[in-house]
Amino acid sequence: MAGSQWLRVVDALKAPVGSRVTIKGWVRTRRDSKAEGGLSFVAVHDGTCFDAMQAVVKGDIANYASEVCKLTTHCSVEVDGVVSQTPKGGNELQVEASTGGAVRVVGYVDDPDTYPIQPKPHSFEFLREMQHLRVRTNTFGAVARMRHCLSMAIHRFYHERGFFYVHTPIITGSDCEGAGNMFRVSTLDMLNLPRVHGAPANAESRMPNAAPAGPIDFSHDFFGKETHLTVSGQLNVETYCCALSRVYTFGPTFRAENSNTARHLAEFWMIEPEIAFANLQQDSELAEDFIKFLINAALTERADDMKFFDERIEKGLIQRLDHVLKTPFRRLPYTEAIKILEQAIAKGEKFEYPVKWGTDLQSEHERYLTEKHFKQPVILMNYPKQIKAFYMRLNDPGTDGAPADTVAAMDVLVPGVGEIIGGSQREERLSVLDARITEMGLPIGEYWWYRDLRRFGTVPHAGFGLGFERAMMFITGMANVRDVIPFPRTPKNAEF
RNA sequence: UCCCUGAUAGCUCAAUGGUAGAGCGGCCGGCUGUUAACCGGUAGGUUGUAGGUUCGAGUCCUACUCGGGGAGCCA
Repeated sequence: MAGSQWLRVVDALKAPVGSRVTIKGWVRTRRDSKAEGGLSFVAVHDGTCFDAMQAVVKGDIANYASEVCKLTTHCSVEVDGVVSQTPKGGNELQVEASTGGAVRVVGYVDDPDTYPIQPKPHSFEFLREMQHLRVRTNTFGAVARMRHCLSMAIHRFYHERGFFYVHTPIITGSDCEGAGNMFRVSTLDMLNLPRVHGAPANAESRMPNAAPAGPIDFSHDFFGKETHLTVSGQLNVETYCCALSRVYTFGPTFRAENSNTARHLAEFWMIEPEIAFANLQQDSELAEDFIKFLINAALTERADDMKFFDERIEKGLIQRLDHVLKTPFRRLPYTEAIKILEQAIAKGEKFEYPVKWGTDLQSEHERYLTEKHFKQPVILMNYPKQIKAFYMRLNDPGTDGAPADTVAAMDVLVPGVGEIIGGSQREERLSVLDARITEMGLPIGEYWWYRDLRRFGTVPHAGFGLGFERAMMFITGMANVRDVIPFPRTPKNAEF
């Protein structure tokens, strides 16, 4: 209508009473009344905030009976009206002919009796099969806005602290990043693979039922060598750390593990900061500040969505996060954690797996520490070297009274989610690094550029990886990692 | 990958081995400044797939597919 301004719903809900506005979005619900010659309440939602805006449509507009009364959930509309206040105090939109009100239907919903998304609670399992439509629901709209909010907060946190954002490669020629099975990247014809001439037949490299053949000749592949999707940007980002001092990556990573749990994805996003001239203690302080910064951003910038998560997804969520904000994280040597668990067993606590110095803690042990014993986030530090990666810095013998060698590694454990961050101080001494690589039977030649960092102006440095989706779960209370990423990739699932 | 468990209307779920039902949603009508509205009517089904047992299978058995819970691996 003349003089009407198109506002997003988030703005229209705050517009001055009496202003003439247009909103554009999707119908959430429609309720009709025959009073006053026809009256319909149409809730319109455009995703810009949690709430929908109610349009009160009078029966005197031209297309009232022919179109407005046929609107069903998720029809798209443009609505012109005058902002007024509901009896309860919020804004709504009065749509009547006398003030030039109008409803224009942009798109109807075909076959509304089988349209799967209804204005009622759906199971997340069902919505997972409707990934292209589920974002239209309250929950997934809130999750999407929260993902954006936290993504921006991540960049802001590091930018404000002088970190540089580094784009590490998605395709990697290094098959020894050391964090799990990798997806192969190849342009070779899988039905006609090039073979190394004259090489003896090798059972492992032979296709089932294929004629005997030599190993695959990857020199014919796109990059002239074997390549994979990255499992971590860490080794690459360390190179930039050793020149720019403070850097971070934030990008997708890939694990070809057959993991079927509520906490694992084949494609997920990870934040990996790396700081030069820093030790494990400083690394853990960065991790704690980082998590608290994200919680604060969520609570202050998306109060509407957080209120919803608190009421409908996890009761007491906001209180839990407030507690995390106010409480210093508990730092604890691995060796100390083992003692606490042994004492717990002595007092009658039952675990499925044994507790023994030198073995990795099981989920149940981590849960006991963070949920029952300390009831707060816990940072475990200085793990036995035999259960950790080659690049972690070897501690001095006897650190924390440990019975054997430890490395400067840390895991941040949070109640509900478990391990959310894994990090370490990196081994900056070439001779010690080489000894570790050799000891673990890794191909030292592959690490030539990583070792160069220790040959040319080496510095102590440290970093960690935060699984973005795990942070999302921790902050929204959503229980399944598949529901905090738009299009989850898991074993046997890549439909969308 | 292992253990447990499940798959019935668009959705959430019932149905002793014996004629497949309800609520919500859709459609039609009534009522109502409503907001998970309410009342009446109505349409809607190859019971996940493939076999088997049985006079008879949604129900029992086998395999497979997919979902959920737990575990391992990890972020």
